[in-house]
Amino acid sequence: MKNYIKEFRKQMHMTQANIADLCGVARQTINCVENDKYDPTLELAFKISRLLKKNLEEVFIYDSL
Amino acid sequence: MKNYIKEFRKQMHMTQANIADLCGVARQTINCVENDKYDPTLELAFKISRLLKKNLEEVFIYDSL
DNA sequence: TAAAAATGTCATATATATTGGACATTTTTA
DNA sequence: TAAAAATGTCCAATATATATGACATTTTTA
Repeated sequence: MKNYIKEFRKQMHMTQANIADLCGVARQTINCVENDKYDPTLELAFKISRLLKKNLEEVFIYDSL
Repeated sequence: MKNYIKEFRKQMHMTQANIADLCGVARQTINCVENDKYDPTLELAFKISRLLKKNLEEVFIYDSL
């Protein structure tokens, strides 16, 4: 699983803390998701994607196999 | 959060147990996700969607607000 | 219409996502 | 070029997704 959170986040001039606040989670959570430390909840993945004004599958890339 | 797992699953003549086996999770897990008992992991949501040959956002509908 | 398969559900246990606090390092800003 | 902000990381605690086993009910099939 790959993601483009950092890239899209910077395009929007947002910080990890901004995203975290707006998603209602801790800053560490966004940091860990961004750096593939763990697999987020589907709802959190949707929240992040919406904040970045992207479709979920543009932000998170699932490589089957 | 709404999902169309049951509908797409029946279209493919698959059972909850089939999906579970192919996803590598327990049958109860698929049952709970299908019935909105809890929020699946992003990776599991992707696996289910791929098995149903659909995009994730066709299977899981996130209603913001 | 009885048997078999599929589903819903419950209880307990485990794995892991998420939290909160704290601090070091890196990046940005004044 | 120093101060401030942002990021990465660690630890311990908590919340919740997932597992396992078992059984009742519903749906499908022979």
